[in-house]
Amino acid sequence: MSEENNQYTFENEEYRRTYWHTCSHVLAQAVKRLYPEVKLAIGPSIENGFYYDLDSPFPITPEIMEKIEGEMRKICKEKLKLERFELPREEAIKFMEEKGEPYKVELIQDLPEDAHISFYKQGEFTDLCAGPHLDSTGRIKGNAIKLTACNAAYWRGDSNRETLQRIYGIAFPKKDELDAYLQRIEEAKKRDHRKLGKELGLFMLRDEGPGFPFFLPKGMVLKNTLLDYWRQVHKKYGYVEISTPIILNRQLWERSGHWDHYKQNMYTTVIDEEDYAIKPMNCPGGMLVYSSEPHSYRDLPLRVGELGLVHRHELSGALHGLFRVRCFTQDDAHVFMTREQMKDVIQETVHLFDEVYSTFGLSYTIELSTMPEDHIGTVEEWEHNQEILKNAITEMGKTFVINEGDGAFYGPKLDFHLADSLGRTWQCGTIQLDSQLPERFELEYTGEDGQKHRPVMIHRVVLGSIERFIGVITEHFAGAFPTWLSPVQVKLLPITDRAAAYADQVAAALDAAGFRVETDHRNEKIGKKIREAQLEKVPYMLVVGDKEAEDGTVSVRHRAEGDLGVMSQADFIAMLRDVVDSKARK
RNA sequence: GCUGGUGUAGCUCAGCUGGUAGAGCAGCUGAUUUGUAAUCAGCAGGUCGGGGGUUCGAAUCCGUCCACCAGCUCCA
Repeated sequence: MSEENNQYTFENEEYRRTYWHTCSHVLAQAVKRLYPEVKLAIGPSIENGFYYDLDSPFPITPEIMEKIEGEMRKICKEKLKLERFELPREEAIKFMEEKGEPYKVELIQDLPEDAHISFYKQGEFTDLCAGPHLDSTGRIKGNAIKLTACNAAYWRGDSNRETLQRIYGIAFPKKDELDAYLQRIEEAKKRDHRKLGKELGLFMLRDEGPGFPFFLPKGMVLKNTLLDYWRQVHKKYGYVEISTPIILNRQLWERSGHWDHYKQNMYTTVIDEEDYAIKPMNCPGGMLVYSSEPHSYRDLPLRVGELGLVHRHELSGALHGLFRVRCFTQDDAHVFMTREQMKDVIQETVHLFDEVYSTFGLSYTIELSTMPEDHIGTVEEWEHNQEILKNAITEMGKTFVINEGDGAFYGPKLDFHLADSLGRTWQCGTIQLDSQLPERFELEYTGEDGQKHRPVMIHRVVLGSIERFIGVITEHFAGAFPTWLSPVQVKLLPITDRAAAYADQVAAALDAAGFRVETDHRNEKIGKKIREAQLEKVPYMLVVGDKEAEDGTVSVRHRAEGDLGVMSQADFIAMLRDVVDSKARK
């Protein structure tokens, strides 16, 4: 959720949570009044609203949601007191069994021995709940409640268990806040990269290849510009670049552990009766490059980058525009180092991340993902590496949250999440600490002592996937990319045919100066040409007519700043060069 | 993969309870030569996601497959 989306007038964070929690109980009460056969599961307050999971024998349609919403308003008007009471375990179970609520019974059974099992009663409705709650349903403003969606969710988040229906809602202390909120959601949808990608001609997705994006000419300019920038930054940080094959044999993937731990996500093929796999990650190829020649401690840390095209078989339901695809380019790099260098290398990498993200004005949140059940390597090694990651960023004054058990199978990682237009966050950068692959590939370097030693390594991506990153910045800039990134930087708009030749001449001069230019030679009025250039979000429009042709000038219009007046070609080029070279966010 | 929803011209969408498709924009042609967010007119565009079924007759009803959307699960 971006900052401007977070200005609720709730007295404080705790009150907001309590308010939404009570809303979810009013929701449950409304459902039970209308449809007593529905079984209730759980109803928490979440980051941006509340929901209730329930097991309904029929689908919850929009019409049913409206009815429920109406019933909720009634309950608020009734000003029912919420009364808390506790029951001993056996009685609590019996109570819920009598009410015919199997999910509640299961919840109670799983509560720890010493738990206080509390209930809240409001009118005829009683629900298992730890609280806290508002004291009366009358505290909730009935006409500022909106049920926003109904989706499926697994009971207790387990895909092997029952699918429940989850009704989402949002509520505010005032009606106009609800309206403002819904308005903001509508605005945010206009920034959706899938919509903008189509409108701006950046990329497309086709039924012939679900999850495999096509980049169109304008999107390709954007992608290449981004990669140029990436190469420039990495050169500065001492990286070299390699490229490894997309298809490699099964043996290699068995050695790296991917065949055992990641096979269900890999595309495989048979060549000359031998099994091969299309790479889902770049690391094994990188290992082969490292081990192809001897290394000295003097070479470390060795920073090797690769813009690697990887393919992963993702579940069809997980695909999402450019955010979640089955084929993407990782801006990968492996840094090989000694154990003593680990902390410095991690900090250097975080600095690189900060430099890149701040260029785009993006802010991030960090997650530290720890050892998963399915892992290679010892617990001690994992814990040690987790500590190193933790210390490195804590020392830099960064905050993070722990994502228990979500590490890669070969090591713990720091994940950098960026937000989309609706506030959903997507992992982009990651720094993964790995001492397992160097072991499996028997990587070595010769130390100061003349002996062979085993290096450790990090796997890291900054942009993450170029595709996802393009999606994120498309939404971040609402399609109005900064000039240095814009597929078209300047558009020449001749007023009449008489100025056509002059427009071509200016365009040629700009092109020669290294800028991306288009000229609108259509027989249309200037108002229309401007309108369309604005909609294409071209940063600079140059209006040229008889006057400009005569004086050798251009009339400059910026997409956000409007008419900037007439200036000489040289002045315009100098200004443009300054904007582009400084990577200004305009 | 799971649950629900959606799928009509290049794009955005109309098409009520079944009677063989409609608008705006884009495109093409012509007129217009225009000064900071839409000049006018004409023409052309679709086996209504695919393949089945019900029916005298299906864009419309029913099952199935595919894709997309929301969320769950999973992940860069």
